[in-house]
Amino acid sequence: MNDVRPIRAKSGTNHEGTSAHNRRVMIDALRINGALSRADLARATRLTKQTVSNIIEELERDGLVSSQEAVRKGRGQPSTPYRLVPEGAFAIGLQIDRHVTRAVAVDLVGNVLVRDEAGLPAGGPSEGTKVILDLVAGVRAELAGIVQQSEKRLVGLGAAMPGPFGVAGSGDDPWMMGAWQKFPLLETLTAGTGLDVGLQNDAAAAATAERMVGAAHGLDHAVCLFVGYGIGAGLILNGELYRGSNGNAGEIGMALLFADGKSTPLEHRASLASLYQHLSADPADPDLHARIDGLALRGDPSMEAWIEAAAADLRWSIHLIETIFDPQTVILCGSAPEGLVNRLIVAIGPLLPSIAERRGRTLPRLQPGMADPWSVALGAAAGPISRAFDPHFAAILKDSR
Amino acid sequence: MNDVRPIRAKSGTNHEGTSAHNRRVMIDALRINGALSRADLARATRLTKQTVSNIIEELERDGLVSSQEAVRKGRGQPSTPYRLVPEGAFAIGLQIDRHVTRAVAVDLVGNVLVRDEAGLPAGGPSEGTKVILDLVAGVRAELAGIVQQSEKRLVGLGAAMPGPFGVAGSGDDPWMMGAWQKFPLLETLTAGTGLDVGLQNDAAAAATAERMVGAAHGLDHAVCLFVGYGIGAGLILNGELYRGSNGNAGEIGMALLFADGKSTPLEHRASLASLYQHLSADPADPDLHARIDGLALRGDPSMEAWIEAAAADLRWSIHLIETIFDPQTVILCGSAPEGLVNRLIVAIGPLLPSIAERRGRTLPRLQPGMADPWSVALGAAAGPISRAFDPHFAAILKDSR
DNA sequence: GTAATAAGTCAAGACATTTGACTTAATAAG
DNA sequence: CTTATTAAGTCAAATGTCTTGACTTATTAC
Repeated sequence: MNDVRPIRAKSGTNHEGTSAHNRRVMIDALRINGALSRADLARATRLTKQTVSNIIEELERDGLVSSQEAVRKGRGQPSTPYRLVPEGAFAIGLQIDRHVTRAVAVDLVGNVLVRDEAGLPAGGPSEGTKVILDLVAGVRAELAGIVQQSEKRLVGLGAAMPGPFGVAGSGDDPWMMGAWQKFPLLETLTAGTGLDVGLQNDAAAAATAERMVGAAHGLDHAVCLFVGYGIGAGLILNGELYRGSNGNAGEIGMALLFADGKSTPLEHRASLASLYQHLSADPADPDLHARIDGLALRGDPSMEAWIEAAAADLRWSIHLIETIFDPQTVILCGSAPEGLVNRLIVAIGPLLPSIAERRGRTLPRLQPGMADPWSVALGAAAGPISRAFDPHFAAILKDSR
Repeated sequence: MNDVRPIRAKSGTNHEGTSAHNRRVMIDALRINGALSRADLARATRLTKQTVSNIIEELERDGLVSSQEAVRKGRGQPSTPYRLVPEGAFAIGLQIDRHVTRAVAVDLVGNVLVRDEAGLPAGGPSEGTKVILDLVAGVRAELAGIVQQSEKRLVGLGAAMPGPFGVAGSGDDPWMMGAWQKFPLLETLTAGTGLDVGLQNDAAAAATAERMVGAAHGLDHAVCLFVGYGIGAGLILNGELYRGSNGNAGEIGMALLFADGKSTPLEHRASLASLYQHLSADPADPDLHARIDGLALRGDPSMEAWIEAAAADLRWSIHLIETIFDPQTVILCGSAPEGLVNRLIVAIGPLLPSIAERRGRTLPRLQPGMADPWSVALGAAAGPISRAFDPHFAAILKDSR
């Protein structure tokens, strides 16, 4: 009688879902391949020339694509290539880290147009969100000064911060950002900006950045091993970022390693935090980044000891990632100084044997990714752009929006 | 001029894709929720009553669903629930293991209607495929004897065998099935049966089985830790089996563990193969299964030593799986005897701390799955059924067949 | 100079979902 | 016991998007 158990089902789809998908497929194809003609698009997407023409016309009206000069490539009418218009859409990306927050404005193809950062006060989120909202407002205003009508084309705000999210008893570990985890950040940002807001962890953001403009561009299966203050993995599976059931997939910093009879989280062994501790450095020191870069380049002995130890852990992590995910490639990226990342890559080699050793590999097993303090903010901004324009299952269904 | 670099793009979709998806969504909803009325389906899938009516009518014509007696549940016209018709479709599942091969015939809802097994000769695949094709033919014939028109409703043959597939230099390791890896199995089975043939590793098959009729039923994020002759993980991510870029995702048996200054694959420490070695037992002994079950139940000391060691490795594996995938639950299954699996589950507890410890969990972190020698064959059969009837992204696109 | 080839358009057609009014069948209320 | 209300399900027309096949345009090959 009182059977109110909810019915679980996937959502159906209709014409609008079809059309939305096909639009996304066009945009994706142009992003991956550069400029393409309508005929090229028709062949690649298996849609008819007519359908492609209709959609391209619509995308051009919307300011998302534009035609280039016709190209003669043999017999037949010359083709008119279309390319993505960078100014077709923008997103704001926000990185919230322990001591600093960074915001960027990014366009449809991943150009960073505006960047700004600010120190985060020790007062926690209630103080911090003021700084953050000011920073975002500043970036937004600056973008509006560069591009007219930018507000109309702003698809959202992507935020990235260290995870994991919503885990019991994680409030007090100083390695995490306890107070921030409990704070209603999404709601505050939504209310404070009026934008669609998304949140992901920093490794996921780094992976999103690599997929839009980096080493994972056009790949469907790639894992980004992100070495920052903590360590995490950003998972690109089946062409989409994988989030897990609670948005915490890839948070391998908390993985316990057993050695010498005790267990230690990976994060305490191979992360900038562990390096700072090893060097007795103050994480809040603004010159630290440059200093670390210098130490790495100079081959400082204390630094080298840490690098050897961290490289061993990373080598094993990469082995495990290859074994578990069977990716096309693994990308090592981080907010660490470039000099350090390069030293790490050298120290990590040679890789352990794994199923990644296949006949006919084309991609390297391990590639360097972005080692740029701004890459997380860029990836954060890439989130809303991907949600708005990339093809994915959920975008076809009726309940997405 | 000679620019023949292929254009990479996702495929577009059209009305047929829409309709195919909606049909699959209906079937999925009925599978997860049991019988539902058209009105229920309309609400759950967000399609209109009319659309649902059309699709249900079509599915009924195709013999995939049927109506039950009308139910009065208050004011308003009584509703007519529809349910899946088990006899609506069949698939053959095939497990190829080291010393034995098993085949089953399964219906749309996962009932095993026919099962048969045969020993595999030592002669390798050229000998083995004869046995296998005979076995499949026998099961098919028996199915045809039970259900009329079964051949018309046979959607495919799913094969499962230990992986990994296509890895360089894996041909000679006696822990793997070297000769089989090099053999054109798919082609041989396709030619020998005339059916659509799919291939996956045994852990993936076990996960597929758990999703159709077991602990992962209706879950979108679950990992099955499969302890068989080897060890592997079957990954259900976003409601689909994840295969990786080469179908080897989850092949954690080859993951190297470092202890006592040397590295060992997980498979050599926690798998039936390692147990057989520990007990100096002959894997080809047909009574071994029962004997192991007995030893486990009796608390045999030698067995207990192995259990303690294996449980420690499994405990850590589960911790790692939780940390990496953030699943709703982890399912321990295997082709091991049930007594052994139960002992292992007890020995594994308590679990290590991880991000899976959340406020408001409803599912247990670790659940027992099927511990049935036939579960891999069942899962192998579930593969084609899932491909044919479950909603998934690829099924919408034009190039999926 | 003509045929072949390829890009792209036009207009009609096909197909699946949606819309809104309607029918049917039950319970609740007075 | 009658009537109002509620909910399931149907009917027929409308809508939106892709497809089809013929046609136009522009270029190169012979």
